[in-house]
Amino acid sequence: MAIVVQNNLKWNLHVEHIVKKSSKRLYILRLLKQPKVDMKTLVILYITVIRPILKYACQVWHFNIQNFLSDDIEQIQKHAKIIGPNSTYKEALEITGITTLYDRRERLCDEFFKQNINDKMTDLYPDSFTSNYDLRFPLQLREYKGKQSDNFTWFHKQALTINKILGKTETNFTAEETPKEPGKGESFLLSDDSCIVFQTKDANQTTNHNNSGNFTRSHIQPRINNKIHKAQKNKARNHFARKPNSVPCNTYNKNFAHGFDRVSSGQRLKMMNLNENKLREFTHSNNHPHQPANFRGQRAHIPKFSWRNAMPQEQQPRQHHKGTETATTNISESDEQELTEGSMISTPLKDIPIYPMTIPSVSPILGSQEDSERFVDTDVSLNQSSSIDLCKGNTSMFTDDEGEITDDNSSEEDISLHDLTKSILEELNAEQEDMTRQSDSDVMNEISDDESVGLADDIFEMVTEEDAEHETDDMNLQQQSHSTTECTDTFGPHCRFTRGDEVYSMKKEYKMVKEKKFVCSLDLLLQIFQSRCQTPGCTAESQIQYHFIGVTVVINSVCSEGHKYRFCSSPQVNNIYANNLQAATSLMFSGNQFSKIERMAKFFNLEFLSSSTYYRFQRLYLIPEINEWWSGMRKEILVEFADKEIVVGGDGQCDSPGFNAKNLCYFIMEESTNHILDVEVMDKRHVGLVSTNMEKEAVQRCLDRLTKEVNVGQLVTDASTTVKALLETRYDNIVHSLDVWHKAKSIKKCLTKDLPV
DNA sequence: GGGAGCCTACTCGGCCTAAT
DNA sequence: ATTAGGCCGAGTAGGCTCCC
Repeated sequence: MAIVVQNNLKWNLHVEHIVKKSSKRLYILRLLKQPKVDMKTLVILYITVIRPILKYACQVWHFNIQNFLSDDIEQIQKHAKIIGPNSTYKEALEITGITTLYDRRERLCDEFFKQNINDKMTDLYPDSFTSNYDLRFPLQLREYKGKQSDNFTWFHKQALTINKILGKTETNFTAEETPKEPGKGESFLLSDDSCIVFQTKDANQTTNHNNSGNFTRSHIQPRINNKIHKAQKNKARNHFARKPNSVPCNTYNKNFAHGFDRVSSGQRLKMMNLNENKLREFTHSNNHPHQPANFRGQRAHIPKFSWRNAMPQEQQPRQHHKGTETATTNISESDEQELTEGSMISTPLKDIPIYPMTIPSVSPILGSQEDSERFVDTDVSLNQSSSIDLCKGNTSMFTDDEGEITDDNSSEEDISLHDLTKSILEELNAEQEDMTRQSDSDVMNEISDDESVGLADDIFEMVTEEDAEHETDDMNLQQQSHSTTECTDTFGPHCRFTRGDEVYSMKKEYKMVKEKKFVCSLDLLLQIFQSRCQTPGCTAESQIQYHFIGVTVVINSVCSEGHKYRFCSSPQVNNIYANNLQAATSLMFSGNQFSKIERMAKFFNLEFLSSSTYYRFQRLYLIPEINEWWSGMRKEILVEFADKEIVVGGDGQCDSPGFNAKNLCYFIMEESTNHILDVEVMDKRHVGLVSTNMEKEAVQRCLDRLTKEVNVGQLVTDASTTVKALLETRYDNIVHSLDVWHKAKSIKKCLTKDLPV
């Protein structure tokens, strides 16, 4: 008897071993069948001689073998044929009273577990936990459905938790209840220095992946975890900075110029005369609460040095692994106790991201104070103003706090967009007049002549003095009459009131985008800074250090005279390197996959964005921006058909190679102008994993939206029976027609195959 | 069934800077 | 000088589909 353990922790060899061994012993049974030994004896022999081999130490390997290995083992028992060659396996089991080997292993494992569950050694086992993620159906949004008062209580306590970690004794949170709007739910603002803004969800609002931007508990928990992590990090840092035996902070700053954090962990320990063991002893004494793994409920482990662990134990907040916490759970007394003790709940219920169509108060690319002030005048930030005020230091709508501030008042946003573009156009017109009068204006002087021509060409053609007047008049007319116009397609079919004009007015931003970029060898660049100091008049050699941040390189040089110089290969806006953002934007808009471009960069030895950063940019900036653009353009398009009865065509496309039908993009197109009026992106998980229902659901969503805004008289689709049924039952006032192309295609197919139509 | 490939979401620590 | 917090990359876990 032995167990064969492989270095990859698979059990193929062990199973192979026991199958081989038991097969040999099956030969004994075969010999005993010939002299007609009775069945009872054969069964006893099998149970005592052969079966023990097949189940030996199964508690170790049973749950880790694959099905085909399990089948191989079962095959031995099948081949035993104890009751005769003509009986089936099932009959043999019933007659002999033997269970399948699989069932027996299950039972043995179960018994083993029950025997050991109360064993003294239980303390040595890792803590059990239940994942709070719905891993199989992550797109099913699970809300926190507590009462409004419960929501408030929960949010408030979370805020208090952070307050406590921050060391604030006074509970200076203020809860403000915003005015109730019908159908909008209630919003609670809990604010203090940590700037937490929560919105509760309307109890009557149906669960939908793309409805309002209200937050559920699952949205907020990761942010709170992050907040707490930051608070703990700072707490630990400040503690060590004040530690009596440690080197004073002045020394750190003197030695390392930029402060405490720039010193590596090893250096810090060395300077503090601490070693890692002492530190662990300090941070994890016997009385210390059990150290959790991390917020995601992973297994506990011996922690390496980190600032979190370096916190003194009396200041460490208790952290708990909670069991399964369904979204419908109200706050229990235990929750309340934990929360008031300054702990956190590790319950980031996984759900789908919500990308509300919001209008940022400031361009996420260029969020300068100057632009911010100008936009406030245009009433863009109507609904976000209060929230933005609470986000101290962030002028951009989309911060790394994951765009928590949202608003579902789409109608007001659309109006805001319209007002915004109008005001920008007016400003643009005035500026254009100035430009034609003063060709050497200050702004354009910042850009070279060639660049300025190229800049204007991409938005709309550079105008002469005569054309400028003509163009200006045209624009004014267009604003009133909404007639079609001839302009470039750079920004879509309707470029009159789009962000293209806004971009044009933002020359700094546009300059960043249009600036030439090129590939440069690092060594050649470093030579420039290494050979001589960048300070005028100083010719001393410099010591340089550099590091990459995405596609950006930062070079710090210090010459022997002490002159410091910092070079950054990318402009910075709102603490974001513009080139990094533009690289992510270009990648996404080119329709490529990140991994492909990353691979190209790897082959080229080209510094590139990390996947985390790319997807963060995508989530925080790019997708909201696309939503904004589409929202604005769609509104402009629909205005043209406001008073008409229109005929629209609809069809869907499965968005994946091989037509796996996981995703469906459904388009609604106006028949006379070929303008896309609506788009719906469906995921199979939105319709209970039944992909055939996606088209029907998409049509329903599109029509629900469209019929509120325009008069849809006729819908042309392919011959989908589900869509046909939908139109008959739900939209009986809309004529449903079948697409001729689809019909012709099917007829042709039938004819070529010589089949009846 | 398992691996490859792509994507999403999160934690954590280093780097850096704005605010006080 | 101190404090607090954002940005970023590295790492981790997992979902989903296709292909072999």
